[in-house]
Amino acid sequence: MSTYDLIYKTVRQIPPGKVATYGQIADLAGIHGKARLVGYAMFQIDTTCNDIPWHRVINAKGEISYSTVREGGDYLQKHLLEEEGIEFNSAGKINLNQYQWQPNFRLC
DNA sequence: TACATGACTTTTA
DNA sequence: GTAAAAGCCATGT
Repeated sequence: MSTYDLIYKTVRQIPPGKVATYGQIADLAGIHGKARLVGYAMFQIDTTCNDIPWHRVINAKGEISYSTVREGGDYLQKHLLEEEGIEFNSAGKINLNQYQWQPNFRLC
C-alpha cells in the first residue's frame, strides 16, 4: 500500500532473540537510505497496532530508541528485549555483533 | 501549497 | 572515538 507496509512486513520477519537497526530494516524493505521513515513508521505502530515487534528495532549504535519525549519509557523496550533473551551491555547497549538480525541469502 | 519536525544513517573533520 | 552537518521522506499545522 505504501512504504510503511514494506517496513511493517520487514519488522514482522525479525526472528525472536534478534534485533535489527533502522538502516537494515530500510534496506530490507527496499528503501535504502530512508531510515527515518522506519522510525516514523514505528511511531505510527505504537498508536495503531501492537502486532509488530517494534521493540526489536534499534538504532545503529545498538541503543534503544523508544521516544525522545518519553524518558524512562525505554525500560519497557529493554524489558521486552530481555524477555527475548537479548542481553545489554554495561552502558545499556546491545552487542550487535551477536544479536543483530542476519537474514539468510534466499537459499530456500 | 509551504514550512517545520522527527523512534535515524552516513560521511567528513 | 567524538562531533557536526547533510540527506532522506512522511506527517501535521
